[in-house]
Amino acid sequence: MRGEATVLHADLDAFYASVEQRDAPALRGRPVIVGGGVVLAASYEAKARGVRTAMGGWQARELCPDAVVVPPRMEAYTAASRDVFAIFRDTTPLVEGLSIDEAFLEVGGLRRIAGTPEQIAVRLRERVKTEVGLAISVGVARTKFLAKVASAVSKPDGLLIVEPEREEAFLLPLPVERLWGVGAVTAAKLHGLGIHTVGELAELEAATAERLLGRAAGAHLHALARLRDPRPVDTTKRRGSIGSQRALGNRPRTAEELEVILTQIVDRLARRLRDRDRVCRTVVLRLRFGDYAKATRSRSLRTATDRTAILLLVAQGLLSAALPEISERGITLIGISLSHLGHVDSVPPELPLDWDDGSQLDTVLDAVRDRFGAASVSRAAQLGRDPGLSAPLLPEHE
DNA sequence: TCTGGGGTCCTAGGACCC
DNA sequence: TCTGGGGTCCTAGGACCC
Repeated sequence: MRGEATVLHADLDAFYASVEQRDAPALRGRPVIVGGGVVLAASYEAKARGVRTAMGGWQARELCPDAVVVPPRMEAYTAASRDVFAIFRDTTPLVEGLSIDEAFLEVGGLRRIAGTPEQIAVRLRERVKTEVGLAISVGVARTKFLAKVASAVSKPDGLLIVEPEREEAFLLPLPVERLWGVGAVTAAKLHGLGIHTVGELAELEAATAERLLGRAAGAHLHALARLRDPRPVDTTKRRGSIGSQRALGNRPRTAEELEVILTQIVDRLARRLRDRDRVCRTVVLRLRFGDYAKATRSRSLRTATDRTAILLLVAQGLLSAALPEISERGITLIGISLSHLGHVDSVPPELPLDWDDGSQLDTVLDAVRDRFGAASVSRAAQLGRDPGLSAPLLPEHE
């Protein structure tokens, strides 16, 4: 006995582009591209012409010269997402959000009050269509993985139920690229062994897959290919990191320019932290050099914090240490991730978040000096204390 | 393919501790 | 002075997802 198909994976179709077509009737039926330099989302009319997410805007226009290109409106997408998630949570309390436009819903146990999973899925799709005005595809299966594959196969505007006894017939003939976790690199490795379908991967020994793809990834993908996915719908998941980054083009940048950009990024992230009552313990500086090679530099604090000034000092210290390499190699992107997030209440009260007396600032400066040398500290300290720059950096008492 | 912006998870080496 | 195994944390990098 395998159990029943009670997991829904609900996934909005061409989300950003669909919101644009919903809000501007003139765009309906026409190829729409969201984004400028790069394609953030493409409507199905644009996809039919070969336009893909993450494609350069220049190439996309070549493929589809009559496309309407619109700048992204993140607020509109966030609002639409909120509306759709409200319907999810009205459908079942067991909702696990995966991203702005998709979620898992566990609907087992709702049979008496809400009907079969299929009936629930049909009603969910109707509600999203009539109440939010967007098409959403839904896959229904026994496991999260199969539900996700089912929704992808059903697109656009589809509903696909994989009954437990049909799982092999559904999954095994699919190309390995359909497995959640197989990208270009892994697919190439598998193709090298003559493995092109999920069924062929399932025929390998688990140990062979682990040797080829790494212990965790190999075991995981092999289990998925053999229809094993014990992960339950998890409603308690919380973000482990938040980040923000900016692409810079290819022209040279001065240290001062980079510091201003970094300050804006950190200020924005620290506000997001405080808005969510969260603190972070690790600051990661994200760089992409002139040749587009990527690198990260990180620093962990002893105590988690949500203070802009502290986070900025650490970020500036990381940047200072990286400046020689940046001036040598050039820079095309700079960003910050804040990770090891916790709840603000998890910070012990005897370790104050504020630095009214300056002592914590000095502690941070000491740590930055230890790590990055005196020059980085003077620059960071100056920036942290400069009244002209520090309006958002002063200790905040919300 | 002249390359966004937001994330997750895993690996691996070194430091440090018992 | 040399030698262990095991665990955790930190840092850096990489694959992958939407």
